[in-house]
Amino acid sequence: MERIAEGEYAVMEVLWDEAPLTAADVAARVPEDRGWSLATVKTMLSRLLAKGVLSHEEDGRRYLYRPTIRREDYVAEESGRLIDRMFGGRVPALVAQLAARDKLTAADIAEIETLLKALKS
Amino acid sequence: MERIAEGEYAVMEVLWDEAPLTAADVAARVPEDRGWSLATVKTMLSRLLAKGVLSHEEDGRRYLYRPTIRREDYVAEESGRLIDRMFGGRVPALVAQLAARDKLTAADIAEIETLLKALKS
DNA sequence: GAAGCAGAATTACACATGTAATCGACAGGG
DNA sequence: CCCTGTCGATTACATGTGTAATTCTGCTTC
Repeated sequence: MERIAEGEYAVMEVLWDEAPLTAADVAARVPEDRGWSLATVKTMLSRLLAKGVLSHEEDGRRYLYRPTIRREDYVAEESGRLIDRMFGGRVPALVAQLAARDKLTAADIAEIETLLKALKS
Repeated sequence: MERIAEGEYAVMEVLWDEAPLTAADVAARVPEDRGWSLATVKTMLSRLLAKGVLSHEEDGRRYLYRPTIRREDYVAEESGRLIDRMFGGRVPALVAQLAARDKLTAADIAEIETLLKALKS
C-alpha cells in the first residue's frame, strides 16, 4: 500500500468520515487549523488519486471522491511500521515505553486490562 | 525537537547503540541492506548535525559523532505523534487495534498484563 | 618536496511534499 | 449569446529526503 503523507492523511480522514464528497466539500471539512486553500486540497486529492487510495466518480462536471482503502487497514500498517522500527516489533516494549512516560491513565490501564482479558477467552 | 527522517533514523540507531564513532565507523555499522555508500552516510551525519540531534568533537582531523538526544525521548515523541494522529491520543484504541489484527501473541498479552499490574502498585 | 590518500565540506540531482496559482472548458444568469 | 464563476488539469516553486560525486585540504610516504 502506498505511503500517505501527513497532510494527505488529513484529507483521507475527512473522506473516511464521510464519503463520497466533492473537492469543495472536502475542503470545507478539513480542520481549520490547516489553513488550506481549495487549490491545496485539490492537489492533495489528485495525489491521493495517483496513489490509488482514492477513487472518483463523475457527478455532472464534478467528481465525487471516496477512499479505496479502509482506515483500519492503513492505521494498522502505519502502527506496525512504527512498532517494527522503534520497538523491534515488540508491542510490550511500546506499552512499557508509554508506561514509563506516564502516558497511561488509570482508566487507560483498566480499559486495556479488560480488553486483554477478553482476548484470552 | 527536530523531526528525523526514516533514513536518518538508521544512523541515529547506530550512534545510540555505540558512541562516539567516526563517520567510517558509522558507515560500517549501518545495516547492510541499506546499501549506503560512505558518502551517503556522511550526508546523513551532516544533516543530523544541522538538526542538532548529533554533536561532533574533533579527533585529529576526523570527527567523532554522538547523539545529543536520548533515544527514549525521541521514540516517546514519535509514538505520541502516531497515537495522537491515528488514535485520537487514546492508547487503549491502539491496543484494541493491535488485538483486532492479531498482533498480540499470548506471550505479549501476559507480558503487558504483568506490566500493567506493576503500574497499579 | 611532490603525489596520493583520507576526511570533511560543497555541490548535485531526482522524487516527495506543502502550498498554491494559472489555464482551459463548460454551465447558468442576464 | 456572452460573461463569469466553477471545475478539474497543469504548472510552479521551495524545502526535505535519498543517494551520491566532486572538491578542498592537509598528512604520509617516497
